[in-house]
Amino acid sequence: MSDLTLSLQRLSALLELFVREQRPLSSAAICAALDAPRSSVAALLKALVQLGWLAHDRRAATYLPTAKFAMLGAWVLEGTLLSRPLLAAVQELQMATGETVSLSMPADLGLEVTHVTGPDVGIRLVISVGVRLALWGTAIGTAYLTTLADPTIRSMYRRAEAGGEPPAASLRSVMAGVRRARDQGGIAYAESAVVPDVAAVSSPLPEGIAHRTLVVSVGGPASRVRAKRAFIEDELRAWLGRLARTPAAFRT
Amino acid sequence: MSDLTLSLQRLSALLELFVREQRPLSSAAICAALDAPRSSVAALLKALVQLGWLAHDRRAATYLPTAKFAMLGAWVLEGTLLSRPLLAAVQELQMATGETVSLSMPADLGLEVTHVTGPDVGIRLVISVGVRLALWGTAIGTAYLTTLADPTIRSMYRRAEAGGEPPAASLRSVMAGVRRARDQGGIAYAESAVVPDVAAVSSPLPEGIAHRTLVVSVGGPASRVRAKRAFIEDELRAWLGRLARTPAAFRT
DNA sequence: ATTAAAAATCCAGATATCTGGACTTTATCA
DNA sequence: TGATAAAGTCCAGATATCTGGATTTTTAAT
Repeated sequence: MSDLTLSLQRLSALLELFVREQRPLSSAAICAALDAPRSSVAALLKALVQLGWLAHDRRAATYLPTAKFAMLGAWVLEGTLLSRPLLAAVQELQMATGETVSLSMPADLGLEVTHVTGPDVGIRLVISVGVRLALWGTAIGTAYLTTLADPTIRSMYRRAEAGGEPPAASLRSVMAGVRRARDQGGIAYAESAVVPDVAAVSSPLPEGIAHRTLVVSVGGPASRVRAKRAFIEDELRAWLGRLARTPAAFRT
Repeated sequence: MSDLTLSLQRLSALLELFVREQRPLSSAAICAALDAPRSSVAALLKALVQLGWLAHDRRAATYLPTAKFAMLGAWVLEGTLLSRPLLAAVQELQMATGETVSLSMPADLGLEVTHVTGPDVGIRLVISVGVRLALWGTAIGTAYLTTLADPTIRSMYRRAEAGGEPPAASLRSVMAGVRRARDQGGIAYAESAVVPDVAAVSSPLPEGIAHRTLVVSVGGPASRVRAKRAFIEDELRAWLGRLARTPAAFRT
């Protein structure tokens, strides 16, 4: 199950170390943090400097990831995978509902949060870009599953069972949720499925907007979202209607 | 000279391929682009999916970098290495001068552009974050060198000579430029050193603002910048004075 | 200029990765 | 549902990487 090569594991650990520290680090500090031999770490650092992923400061003897490295991933987060008009539309939905709105894309057996916007002040759902959410029993997952054929859903569920992380909901209840959401035109609702006391209203976006299916989700404190659930669903439906009318305008 | 391990070279080539394509790619397309055997590419892709750097779409049989991967570098570009107040101050300098303003950090034997802001419309200098500029003979490089001791500069010049890329300016003229800039309090001026018909006024920032020396540069079309050089230098001096008065306010 | 401490380099044995080719699985079409 | 083409998996030999320890280089303080 683990095909992770040694150098990749170390590279990943190194980059995550920098994410945590967010400052230049000495080779000694890196050795300690990665628990790896000096000479191996030195070779890795040298290679990364040659690639231009790390900048080496000889005087302070420290390393720091470069902007060049950052640019390797930056395009994923804005403007290219997700168009400006789409992000603006998400912002509008956020204003209209007063709750946190997120966009997610399928990633293996889950959904990855790709964009988030929410109220600037007050009690609200906070969730970071990059977080992976489960497909099973969540509003967002159910909304995504409505876009798939039932046999596909079943085979994905089997793979999820086999792959270590056991689904939090039974296949029976998942399929029931999907059927319910399909009756609502794809809109799914769930409470406390991702985290306690959070409720969300989710739906897949019309096809043809991005390279992969996108799922929009309006989430917040369970009591508040529950109270205005019908309102949120109406706003979401109207919003989806606008996207469906001119999908080209929101396409990447 | 080349310590680049095979997997790192391939990983780098893969990520740069995605930067160019900015869309999901099939394993076959990746094999072709990297000119690598199927089984090797398959192993690399599998490992990257396990790491969570790539998302695999089984139905389309395509791969795409994830937001999680993007987040590994995102912190480099905003808010953490460079504080919000500092970025706001750069924006002010941009407005005051009407030219493109950039921040750069030392990276090995060069300076890497870390932040850029310029006029929204009209003729102006365009330069991308992540680009590396030479130290020798450029305004930005000269400004940086003023912060170093002369023997250090000389040894860096020797290393630059040895390391493949021969400096575009003689050590003699570099040192003369540094001396001139030191007389101006660190402010350096150069024309057509980086690219033809571009002139720039640069200066190191006061110490203690970031983990590494930062260099600010005001650049634009040579004729225009030459005409208002004194004005730009005055604005820059005033701006630097504000930073020097309350460096803590701009610190990361 | 000299010295001391730290970091970077070098090397060859030990070990893990990479490759080519045959096989298995998967998704989609009729 | 069954056929088919593509993608993914597996394996063992060939090859490259990783490691520990000694050496050299570099930096900064005396």
